[in-house]
Amino acid sequence: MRTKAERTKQFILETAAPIFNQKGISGANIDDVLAASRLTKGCLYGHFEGKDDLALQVVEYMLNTNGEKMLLTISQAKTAKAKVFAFLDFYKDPLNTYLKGGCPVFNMAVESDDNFPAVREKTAGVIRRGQELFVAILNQGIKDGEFSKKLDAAVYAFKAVAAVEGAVVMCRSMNTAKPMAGLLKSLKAELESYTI
Amino acid sequence: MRTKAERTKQFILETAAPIFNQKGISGANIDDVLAASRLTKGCLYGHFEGKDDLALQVVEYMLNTNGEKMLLTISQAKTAKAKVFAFLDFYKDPLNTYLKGGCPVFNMAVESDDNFPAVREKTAGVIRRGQELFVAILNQGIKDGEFSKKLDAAVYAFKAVAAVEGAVVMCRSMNTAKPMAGLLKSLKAELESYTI
DNA sequence: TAAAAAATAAACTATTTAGTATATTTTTAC
DNA sequence: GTAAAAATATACTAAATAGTTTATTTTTTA
Repeated sequence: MRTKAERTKQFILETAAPIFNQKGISGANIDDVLAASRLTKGCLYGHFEGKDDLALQVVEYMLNTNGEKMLLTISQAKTAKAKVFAFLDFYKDPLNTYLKGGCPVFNMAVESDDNFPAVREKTAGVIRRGQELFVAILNQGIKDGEFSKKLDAAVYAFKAVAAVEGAVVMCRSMNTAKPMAGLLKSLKAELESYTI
Repeated sequence: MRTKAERTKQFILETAAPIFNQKGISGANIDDVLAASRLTKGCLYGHFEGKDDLALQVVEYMLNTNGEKMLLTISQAKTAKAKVFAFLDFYKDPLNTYLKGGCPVFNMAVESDDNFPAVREKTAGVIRRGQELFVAILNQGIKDGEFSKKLDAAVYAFKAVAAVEGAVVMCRSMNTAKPMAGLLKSLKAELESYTI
């Protein structure tokens, strides 16, 4: 069993994640986290050096959790096509994301690009590795005879992620999940057109 | 000629826009704007009620300017296909946007969805009207015999905008414009496949 | 060119948020 | 059961940012 200190630190990260994901790094503040966790300053500052430290660790926690959830989802599918479809469906309900506030990768990408180099680096790494994995899955599908060699893995992977993530933002702003359904159908049909 | 007060207010908005677009509403502060404009507090507070008022007017200014630029770009193209291509090429260099910090529509959409209802409403309106215009252009293209009736205007319009905007975020985070080129090619080819 | 408008300068106040200190209480883990 | 660890309570300080005030100077515009 983990020590009490480890559990409390983890609890703070879990409590802070939706706050940072919704309000952003600049918009979130320590008192929000204290109120939500019902802990005291002394306790929080016993686990983190300050807001910057907390923010970076919250970002790491959010990105790691997102990656794990995504990997789990994809690993449960057997074929390359099924894996891609599983990914596409991950944010099919953009108004009710598993972590309140939308996709943390995109939220952090948008906020960090000009202001938080450390966060930007982490986010960029997640995006890059996600692309590499997506491409690998597609190429495995080609190798396995699921897809035609005409499928440009890099282009489709980038298009799919950009479109789904962009759609999450648009749907959340317009407060409707409707357009997402048509998009997912279209992206799936596009991939289907390469099936052999 | 506009009055001096009008010109100064406009100047403040122009100066504040890149600051708010880069740092976000929560991250931007009055002193940043004063330093960049080299104006004094007395002057700024003579034109705006406070930070909230300034922020909202800066957002309006950014979204209006973006819309005007977009409309101008599209209006210069004659055919529906050319108009769509012109839109797609608008953010072909995501690292060097006309307004520093990326696309203000998406930046504001991401920051506002959970925190700034007034900004969210404005942003959602821009997105919605953009979609309506895009769909109208595509349907005109179908009517004019440019595109097949099989083209689903609403689906393509949403896909194109979501993908391009999502790509802007991903490129900016990864600090490379490369993947955008392949995406634009692919989106253009997808539309071409419906040309008659 | 003179009155009005706009902007400055400088010194404020107010508010919010981050962060510290320490004695005390509670909880944990051996 | 007890010593160590963890968390609380309370009361701070510090820093950053928002906003105000007013007398003065500069600029505009009619």
